[in-house]
Formats: sequence, C-alpha cells, structure tokens
Amino acid sequence: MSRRFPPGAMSRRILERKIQDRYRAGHIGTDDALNLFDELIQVAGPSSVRAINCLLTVVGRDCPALGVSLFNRVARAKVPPHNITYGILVDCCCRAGRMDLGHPAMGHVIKLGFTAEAIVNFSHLLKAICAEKKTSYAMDIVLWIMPEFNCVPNIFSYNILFKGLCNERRSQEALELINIMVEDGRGCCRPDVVTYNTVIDGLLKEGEVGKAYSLFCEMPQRGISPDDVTWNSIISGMCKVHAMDKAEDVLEQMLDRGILPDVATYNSLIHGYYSLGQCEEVDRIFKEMSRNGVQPDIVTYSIQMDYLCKSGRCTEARKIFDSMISLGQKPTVTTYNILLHGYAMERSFYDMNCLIELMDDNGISPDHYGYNILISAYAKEETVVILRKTVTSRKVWLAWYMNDYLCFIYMPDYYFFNKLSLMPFALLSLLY
DNA sequence: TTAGGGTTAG
Repeated sequence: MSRRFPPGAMSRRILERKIQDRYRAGHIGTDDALNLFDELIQVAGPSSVRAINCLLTVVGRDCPALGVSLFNRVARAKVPPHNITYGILVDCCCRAGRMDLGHPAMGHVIKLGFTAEAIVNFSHLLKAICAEKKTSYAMDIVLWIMPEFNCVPNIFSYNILFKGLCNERRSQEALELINIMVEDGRGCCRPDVVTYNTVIDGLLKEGEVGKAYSLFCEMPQRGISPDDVTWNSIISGMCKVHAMDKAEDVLEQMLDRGILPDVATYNSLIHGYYSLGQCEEVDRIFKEMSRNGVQPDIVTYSIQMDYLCKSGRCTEARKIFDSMISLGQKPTVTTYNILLHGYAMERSFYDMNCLIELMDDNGISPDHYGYNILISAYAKEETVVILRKTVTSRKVWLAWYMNDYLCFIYMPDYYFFNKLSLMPFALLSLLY
C-alpha cells in the first residue's frame, strides 16, 4: 500500500491547519506568530502558503517592517507566494514607509501575471501614495495604469482617491469627480455611501458647510440612503460652526427616519454646547444619552476633561481621568494630551512630568501634539536655554536648563516628524 | 490583504 504523504508532510499539514484555525479564531498574537513562523518555515512546502499568509498578516499588522523581512524568508524557502502574500507584502512595505520597496513589489505582481486579480494590492499602493499627498499620481494609476494591465478599478480604488483628494484639501475636485461618475458611471463604479460620506466630511473640514449640506440633500435623489456615518458627519459639521439649532434639526430628521443616535452623535453635540459654554444643554444631552441607553466612551470623557482644563479646573478633570481608569477605560494619547495641556496652562511642571511618566508606564508614547504642549510650556519660561541637541539614528534628545534644573525630552518619533513634515511648530522655533 | 464619522497643541 502506498503512502498518501511523503515523510514529514502529515505533521506539516497538521501545523498548517492549527495555524489557520487559530488565526480564524483570532488567537494568534505577534510573538506567537513569530514562533509559529520559525516552526513552519523549516518544513514548509507549496501547501503552506495559506498558513504563511495568516502569520504574515498578524506580524505585519503590528510591525510592517518585520512583515517585510519575514517575506524575504518565505521567498528563500520553497513556497511560491500567492497573490494574497504579495498583497500583504505591498501593504507592509507601504506602511513601513518603504515606498521604494512597495513599487518593486507591485512590479513583481505584474511580472508574475497576477494583475487581473491584483485589485486589492493596488488598493494598498494607492492608499500609500495618497498618504504621501500624491493623489494626482494615484489618479493616473487608477485611470490609466490599472486598465492598461487589465485590472479594472473598483469602488475601493475610487474611494481611496476621494479620501486622498479631501486630505489634500481638494474637496471641490472630489465633488466634481462625483458628478462625472454619476453622469457616466458604469457598473460598480457609481459613487456609493462611502464616497458621499468621504466628500461630505472633506467639504465640512474645508468649511464648505453649504456645499456639504447640498450634497447630503442630493443623496436620496441619486438613490443613495444616508447612513449613520453621514448623519453624524452633518451633525458634527453643524456643531463645529456652532449652528446648534441646525444640528438639533438634523438630529430630529435622523430620528424621524428611524436612525438612532450613537455615542459619536452625542459627543458632537456635547462638544458643540461646551464650546459655547452652555453647560445646561450639555447636562440635557447627558440625560438624553442615559435615557437612550448610550454609554459615554473615552471621547466623551476627553471632551469633558478638555472643557474643565480650559476652565482652569484641572483637579476636576484629573478626577474624571482617574475614575475612568478605575472603571477599566484606557486613556488614549489624546486624553493624556488634554490633561497635559491643562497642567501646562497652570504651569504645573511637576504634574506634567508625573503624567509623562504615567504615559510611559502605560506604554503610550507622546505624539507631536504632546511634544508641542511640553516644549511650548518650557519655552515660555524665560530661563530656558537649549543645552544640547543630539541626533543619533533617527532619535533626538533635547536637554536644557530651566531654573537650574536639567530637563530632557526624548523624541523617539523624530523620523516620523521629519517624514510627514510634522516637526512640532514649537520645536522648530527653538532649534532654528 | 482594500474605502467613510465624534475629542487634543501652536
């Protein structure tokens, strides 16, 4: 009787199955995935590609650069990568800030003849190109290069372009593109609810409230029903320009259509009323939330803390912060920044330093908002003298004396600022 | 393996 599998093949199949089952159940962490990858790659064969895709997805999600290096090991093993494997690779290259590797990876997909099925791979590439504020180039890819390779752009491709245009403050062009697509749209590439939501949000962020509202009103005529995201965007836009009556009108319309407000809806209203100093209205919204069974979330508490800090009531804000933690809510970097800004306004340097230590203990790194708050606060002290700036391998230490006290700021994200032109405003004014 | 909304600094 002949054996069905060569020696070792059965244990390899068992390992592959185990990996895929655990991946589907969401039971693989990054460290786990690395160990399983080491185990599998030693015995891997052509059948291992699905399990390898699962492991690359888990590792790449957390650490895209590591995902790229694992792919190199796959390429050296006798496992022909699948189109999906290349998709994960393109995504990892782009998210690791290695567009110089992302383009060749995509070129490889084309060379191997995967182009017709490479639609998702193109989406990763388009997203990364748009993130670099090169949406015009991404548009050339969608309109000319993809059809050239028989890869028909889908609504995902177009919606990535719409988001890119809006992020470049080119919402008017996005609006015109919607109209062109409506006039001669074909098949799957008619604008959908996500397209409208993206452009409505872009117009609102550029202060074009009237145009955003008109587009919102045109949706039903064009056969697209607004969803919860659409309603929330319009309500948030109205709240940001302090048109609270209009926001309440839109909320009524939303309820009439049977769509229930969620925590994001209430957060917009609470923020709007706090900005106007109308605390009685805030209390009313909180009661309404509670009546409708909607629980406040981290953003609700952050908005409340921000109001208290800006009113010189940091102690009360801190009580909310501490009670939030005791209830098991994890503060985000924004929550810390709000409190940090409150302490900075009070010039409470001791509290600021303690909070930074707490962030560190909880594994949260300050972002460019946080650094600006810190540096601006210290820079306002007349006795600040920059003592030393050390730049080593993408890391920056700043040290200075303030009131005979040696202060440090460690900037692990220097490369990030440099890359995205997000070097903190206050830091620039100190260094140059 | 791909797209959209609510909070923070100067």
